[in-house]
Formats: sequence, C-alpha cells, structure tokens
Amino acid sequence: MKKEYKSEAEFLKDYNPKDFEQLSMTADILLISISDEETNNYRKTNDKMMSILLVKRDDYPFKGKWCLPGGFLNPVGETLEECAKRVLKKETNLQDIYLEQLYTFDNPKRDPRTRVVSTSYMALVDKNKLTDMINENACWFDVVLLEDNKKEVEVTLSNGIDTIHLKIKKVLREKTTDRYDFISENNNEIAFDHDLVIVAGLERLRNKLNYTDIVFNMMPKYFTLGELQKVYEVILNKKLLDPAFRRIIAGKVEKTNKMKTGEGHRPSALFKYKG
Amino acid sequence: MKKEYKSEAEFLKDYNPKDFEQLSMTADILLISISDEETNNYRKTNDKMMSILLVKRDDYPFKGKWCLPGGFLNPVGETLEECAKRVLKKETNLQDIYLEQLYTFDNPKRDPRTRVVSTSYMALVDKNKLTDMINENACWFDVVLLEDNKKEVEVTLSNGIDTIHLKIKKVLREKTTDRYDFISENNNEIAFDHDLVIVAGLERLRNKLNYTDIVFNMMPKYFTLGELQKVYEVILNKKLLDPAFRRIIAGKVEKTNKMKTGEGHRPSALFKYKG
DNA sequence: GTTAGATATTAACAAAATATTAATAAGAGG
DNA sequence: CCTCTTATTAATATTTTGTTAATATCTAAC
Repeated sequence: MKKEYKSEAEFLKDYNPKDFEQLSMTADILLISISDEETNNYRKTNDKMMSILLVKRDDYPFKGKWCLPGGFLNPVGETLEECAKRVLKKETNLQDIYLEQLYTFDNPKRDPRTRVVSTSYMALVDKNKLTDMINENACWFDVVLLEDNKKEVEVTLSNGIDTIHLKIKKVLREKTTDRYDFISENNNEIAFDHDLVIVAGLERLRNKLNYTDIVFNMMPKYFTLGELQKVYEVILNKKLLDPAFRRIIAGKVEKTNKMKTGEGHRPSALFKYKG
Repeated sequence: MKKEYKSEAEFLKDYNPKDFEQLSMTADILLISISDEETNNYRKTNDKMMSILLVKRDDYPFKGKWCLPGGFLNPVGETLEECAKRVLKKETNLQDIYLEQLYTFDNPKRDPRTRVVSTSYMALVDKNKLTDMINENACWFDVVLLEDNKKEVEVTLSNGIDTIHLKIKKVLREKTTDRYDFISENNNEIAFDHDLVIVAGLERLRNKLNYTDIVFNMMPKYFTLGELQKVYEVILNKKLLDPAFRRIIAGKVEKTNKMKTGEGHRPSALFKYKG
C-alpha cells in the first residue's frame, strides 16, 4: 500500500535509495595530442601524427590489456567531469586543459564485473607542454587511420612496442542525419568498449575542427602556418591547398615578428592564436 | 591485504558490486514537434511554433510540477536508449521515431532523493502523426524563445493554462569552441534540471538543422516548400529569404504532382523528402 | 465578373566565398 | 652560385550565396 506524504521533506525522510537496484559509473578520458619526431622515441620520420594516451591495466578485469585512463565515479558529491579531471591529473599531472563530454556508453555487457555506465570525455593537449613525467603505466600511442568509410573504421595504435589494431563495423541507424551504430569487431584487443570511445572521439574532433577553434588546444603558443596546416591535415586525413587553408585560418591567428629558421628552406613567420 | 587471482573468471567470482557505493540513473526525453492551429487547442493564430511534451508529476519529489518524460534505468540489462523508448511509448504510444543521445547531466544536487545521473535523449516527431491519445498527465507546451545571446537564454513554455518561464545564465567556459556552462536561474518552475535539458536540446536541433536532414523527422510525408521554410524559421528563430532557402533545400526534396489548394492564394506544389 | 490580397515560383543580377594555378621569395647545403 | 625545399601571395576561374524584382495563380470581397 502506498503511503501518503504531506510534503517533499516528509517524503525525503522516508526515501532509501538502497530499496532500488543501483549501478556504477565511470568517467573515461580520450586524451589526444599531436606528436612529431621530437616527442616520439621510436619513429624516425618528420611526419606529424595524432597520438592518444593509453594505460596498461594491472588488475582484473582485462589485466595486461591497454585501455583509456578512467575511473569510478564517487557517487557522493563528485561530478563526472571532476572524476575525469582527477584521473587525468593522476596519470599525467595535467590540469586546466580542454575537456568536453563526448558520449555515454552503456552496453550492459561492456564491463564483465557488473553494470557500469561510462561517460567519456575528450581532452586535447600539446604533448610538448607536458613537463612532468606521465604515470609509468601510461604511454602515448600513435594513431593511424587505415580506413573510414560508410561501412567500417579501422585504426592502428602503436607505441613502438605494442600495436593495437581496431576494426569497427558501421550500421546505418538514421538516414536523415547519417548516423551509424558502431559495432566492435575486436576481440579484446583493447579493454572494455574503449575502441568505440576512440572512434567517436576522433570523429568529434574532425567535425569540430571545421566550425570551431578547437585545434589551438593542441598547438604550442607560437607556430608556423605550415605546422598548423599539417595538424589539420593529420586530423582530417587529407591534403589541403595552401591558399585555401590560409584564407580560412587568417582571421583566427595573428602574425608575430618572430621567424622560424634552420629548417633547410625559406624561414616562415611564427603566428599565435588570436583571442 | 590484496588477494591474488589467477584468471579473469576467478576474479569475477569474488566480485561484489555492493562493496562499492552505487547510484541510480534515469533517461529523460525531450520530445519536439511543430504545432500549428490545427493541432493546437488554444491559440487562434496561423503561426507555426515548436512544442515539447511535458508531464505533470503526481508524486514526490516535485509533486505537481511539470517535467520532461523520463524514468529510472533498470540496471539489469536495459540500455539507456531502451529506457527512453519505454518511457516514450508509455506517454505517447509512439515507437520508431528519431531519437538521439543529447547529454548526460550529473549535478549531484539535481535530484533531492539521492545521487541520480540522467542521460537525456532528444526525439523528433510530427505531432499530427500521433494517432493515439497521449497519456492524460502529459501535455504539449508551445515554445517561445524570448532571448538567446551570449549571456542568457530565456524561454517561455505554455499550454494555454500553465505558463512556465525559464531563465538560464550562460558562463563562457571555453573560448576556442564558444562553449558555455548553463546555470539555472529558475526556482523550481520546472522539476529537476530539465530547463537545462530543454535549452541544450533546442540548441542541438538548431545546429543540426544546418548540416543534416534532421528536419524531415518532424515533417509530414507531403509538404509545401513554404511550410518547410516556416519550420526552419521557427527553429532558427529568424526569417529566411525564399530563393536562398529553395536553393539549399532543392537537392533534399523532390516535387510530386500533388498541389495544395484552398489556402486563399496561389496553390503550391507538394514535395517529399528524397531519400 | 472584376479586383485586391496573398503567397508561390523563378529570373536575373550582384557580391562574396572558394578553388586552382602558378609565380616569386628566401634560407640551407653543397 | 646553384639547387632543393617550403613560404607566401598574386591572379584568375568557379561556385555559392544574397538581393531585387517580375510574374503566376489561387481565394475572397465587392
């Protein structure tokens, strides 16, 4: 029989959340940076690449597998974003960097322990600004986008020692907005459903590049237009034409009186983000 | 002392989620439609408007307040989207309509009972397609966007009897992507933090209008270009020029041999979504 | 009937944005 | 000083978008 309450306060005094089935939540972070030969200890090319931070699990479940940094939400007073920041600080000592909520993943089978819903965050940083050492179980992996069409996405992650190959099938879900359901075809190459988080994050970054200034979160203070263009090209995975690129970017940056020399060709002007 | 496990299976056998603090989750749905005089029982104008579905709470907390349809996630096997669909079916008997995850709201104080994290979904529908009656505690509210600048958003919701005035302060959070934190300035005009969900949803819809065909989810099968243009104008909250609009939309629709007459002016051709 | 009012539809032109090609600039390194 | 490489910009073609205005065809009022 339902008890009749006379006020919100009276109702709340009686309420016990343990009367209901509950669950756990985590916040996972996709930390993306641009790497080049200076910040890369195994490649000998001059190419820029995207790289993401992975952590090796030293406990069950998925013991020994790589995964995104993440951790359980403390339900007593902590927000998911605070949780994400706490984890990020622990792994990289980074604070005050660009962070945005990406998506909430909730496949009931995504965690073998119990029902765990995960809200993922995307964070962008310029790796070179990382002065402190990152946690010893964490490592940067270069990202190579092998394939990205309407049927599938294929990504290879590599740190020079380990190589992780991710393959995700796309199933058209909604024609009007060209949305797809992503179905992992990986057999525990990476822990949990973090392959889906990575793919969703790379796509979000690619989209935001076109209509925001998000890119400057992963640039150093001073950069040449050539460097900036390479970053765009790496993220978009295609060549851009110089004059077109310069027109688009012109209003966002301002020329400094510094120059970058010693590169074996005509020196280029250094720019900085205007704003 | 930490126990040493030899396999994933052995570890899982010992794992008890109740050893940790847990929480509850809900899925909330922002159902948006376009209303006009035919589907509106109190306005006598010919204008199209956006309208959203609200539900009156008949239990504590927030007893008697309006809120978005939503419900608790069943942690045993139900996904958040399944939960959203279940609630939507209960309130409107609608199935198979456009649904997309909007954002996860997790302010620890958003629910006075206990820690409840809510993942919100946006759903679009053409109200006229609703053949079944909606639940008796549910009601369509017309949406009037009074103000939307870099400092604040103001929205009025009205069903002819009740009027709900929402005011939300914006605080710039991130310059590069022009993102804002939304701070509710409402004193329980609407239950929970559903004012934030509404504002986030309206903004998402406005953005998606520009680069997707999302609008056709709220259109009838056959429509005139004038009607379609009005829907754009209502959502974007501004006038559009005819030839420009027609050029943009031309590739997305196809002319049928039907005409719409009886409107007191030159008849217009009926179009349908191509795809 | 005739005319006014309303929106539909398209033509025509102007302006702005974008794409493309190619010319010129200037340090590094032989 | 010659070649390589990338930087930078000029010049032009093409496409897209903005604007104005002309014409079409219905309903309703007179």
